[in-house]
Amino acid sequence: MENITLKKLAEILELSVPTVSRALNDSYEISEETKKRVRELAKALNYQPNPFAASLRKNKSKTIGLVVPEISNYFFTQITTGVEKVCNEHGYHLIICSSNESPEKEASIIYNLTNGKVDGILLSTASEAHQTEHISRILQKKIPLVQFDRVVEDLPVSAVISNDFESAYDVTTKLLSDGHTKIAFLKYRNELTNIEKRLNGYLKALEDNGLTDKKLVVELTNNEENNITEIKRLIFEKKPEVIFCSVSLLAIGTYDVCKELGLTIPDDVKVIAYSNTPTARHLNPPLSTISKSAFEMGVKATELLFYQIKRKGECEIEKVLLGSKITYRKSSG
Amino acid sequence: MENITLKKLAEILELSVPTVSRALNDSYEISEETKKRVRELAKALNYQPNPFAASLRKNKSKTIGLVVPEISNYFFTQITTGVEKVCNEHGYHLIICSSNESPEKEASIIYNLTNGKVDGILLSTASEAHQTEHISRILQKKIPLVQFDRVVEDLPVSAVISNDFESAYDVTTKLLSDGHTKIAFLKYRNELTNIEKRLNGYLKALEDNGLTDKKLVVELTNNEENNITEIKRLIFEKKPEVIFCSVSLLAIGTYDVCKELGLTIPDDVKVIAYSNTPTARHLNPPLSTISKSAFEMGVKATELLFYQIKRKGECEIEKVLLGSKITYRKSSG
DNA sequence: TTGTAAGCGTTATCAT
DNA sequence: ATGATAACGCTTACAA
Repeated sequence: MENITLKKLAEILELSVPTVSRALNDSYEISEETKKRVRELAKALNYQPNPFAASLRKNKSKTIGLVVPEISNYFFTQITTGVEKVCNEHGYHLIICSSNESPEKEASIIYNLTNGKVDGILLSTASEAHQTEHISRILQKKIPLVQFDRVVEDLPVSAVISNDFESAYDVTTKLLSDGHTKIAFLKYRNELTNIEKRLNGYLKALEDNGLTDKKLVVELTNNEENNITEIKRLIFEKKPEVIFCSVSLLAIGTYDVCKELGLTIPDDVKVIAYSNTPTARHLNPPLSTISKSAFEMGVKATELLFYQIKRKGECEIEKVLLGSKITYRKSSG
Repeated sequence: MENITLKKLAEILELSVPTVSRALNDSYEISEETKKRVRELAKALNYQPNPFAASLRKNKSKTIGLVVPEISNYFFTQITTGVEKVCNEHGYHLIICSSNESPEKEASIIYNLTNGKVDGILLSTASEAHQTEHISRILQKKIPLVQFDRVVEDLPVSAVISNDFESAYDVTTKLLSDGHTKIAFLKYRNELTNIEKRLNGYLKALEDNGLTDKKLVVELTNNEENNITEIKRLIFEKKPEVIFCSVSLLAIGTYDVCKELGLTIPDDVKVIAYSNTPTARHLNPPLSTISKSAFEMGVKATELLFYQIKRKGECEIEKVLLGSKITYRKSSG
């Protein structure tokens, strides 16, 4: 049994192919009677339209492309869930691509997605500093694009980001008002603008409290061993009261170091971190976190994208700033 | 500037469309000279083939579909990473779909994927008991299929699963040989065959040690509150020496209960669990785990799938059994 | 309300 | 080595 096509249906029903097509697309020009016959046969024979033929003809794919830096990262999977939900609601399909934090892979994915396969792109960039050529390419091809979370700034592109500056400012201010003045900030990779903003929020809070000289910033990377060494050095040399981690990975490192050195959190040192991991509350002690609503971010970004798709790009650029949730748990005292 | 097509290239180069097509596909019939000219222009004009036209004509999409029950589950994201890697190596694209543990959604996804959009399907089923009609549909349409991790058994389909019976048997035997006889098994949802196998491994180990009467099985669900109640009841009424959790969620529940009751793990009760979460070693105390190599499972399943795709289905069915890694940490004493 | 013809951008077949 | 023609399955414009 070969594939059922419109032609087959048309032959059986003794109708023309366009009539069958229109009937299945519920066109107003077709009589109810015919529609009924067509639909029944289509159902009986399990007809499925060939998506390639339709896309080729209509020059639309009913698919959107989601590009994330990492697929096994809880934050991004939460985003994906939100994106998926909205796509489903619009009857769109989703192609998920991971750049694995590689700008080259990211560029090649984008190159690949700009061949017409998708009607729109959602992008969160790889962390390494990188070119924006591939992004220009999307714009040039007039493919709707929305950036989220990790964005290249100053581009004429809609974006959804979180209030990193504000949340870091708020946390730092709170810690200062609690009487802690020796707050160390663990910075992670400097290419990400949102981590830069967190750092700036921290610095601004110190400045606003006349404590700029208390600035204590440690630059860390994804080299775990090296991080451990640096965190130890920080603790020995500076004896910070609080360690403020710009990403959750560094909180784990800090916990490991404290355990090794026999330090108790929060008695000997307090810890607070940017983190979206659900296990934060199960750590020992439960970790205070600043988390973003990833699901909401996915939803919002996708909605912006569909807005563009529906308007065929004839709409203004929107930059959405989402709030963060600060959860104080035992680790920060 | 409109889209570059073969026709455009052909016009500029004063060649026919098929010649340009063949040149770009590196056909042996085309002179090096021509190939060079074509390739250069294509590159200069940034030509990208229209994938829909090619797929329509070739009746192949160079895409495979991955269906997972949950996208924000570390285990499945690890699998996805493995799948992605192999797909990339073969120059294939990947569409990731999540059934969100819903058999209906799963069926609709499969229905949707069987319209020719993908050249092969990788499937891990939703946990609820469900029909297999949609799976038959895949087979009927002769679309290559490989099941992984959560499989519908007794189907003529290649599959990659893990040795759940054996690992549960081994762990239980080890616990018994350590002198613990009161081992409680926390079962999670009974529709999943792999959890059934874990249970059976546990039971068989008891039986082989003549301890069938020591059987202590608690049925739990995804209702966290209820689970907490049941775990408390278990501890009060049966005072188990070890709690063996069939999934990691139940380990978290057990930890919560112990904390609430002021019980110390592993002194008051030991815990071991099936879990792939990377935070297991950061829990308090570090959790003993039985983990599967998810990445490897993804790779293996995808390789089986490509084997089928290349052979156009003319190949025998393979069932692959992967080993598990048992890591004893502090929680089990 | 239905049918005819043309076209979307490729690739396959058959000529030359 | 290259070209002419048809075909993949669908939708749209126009005709009837």
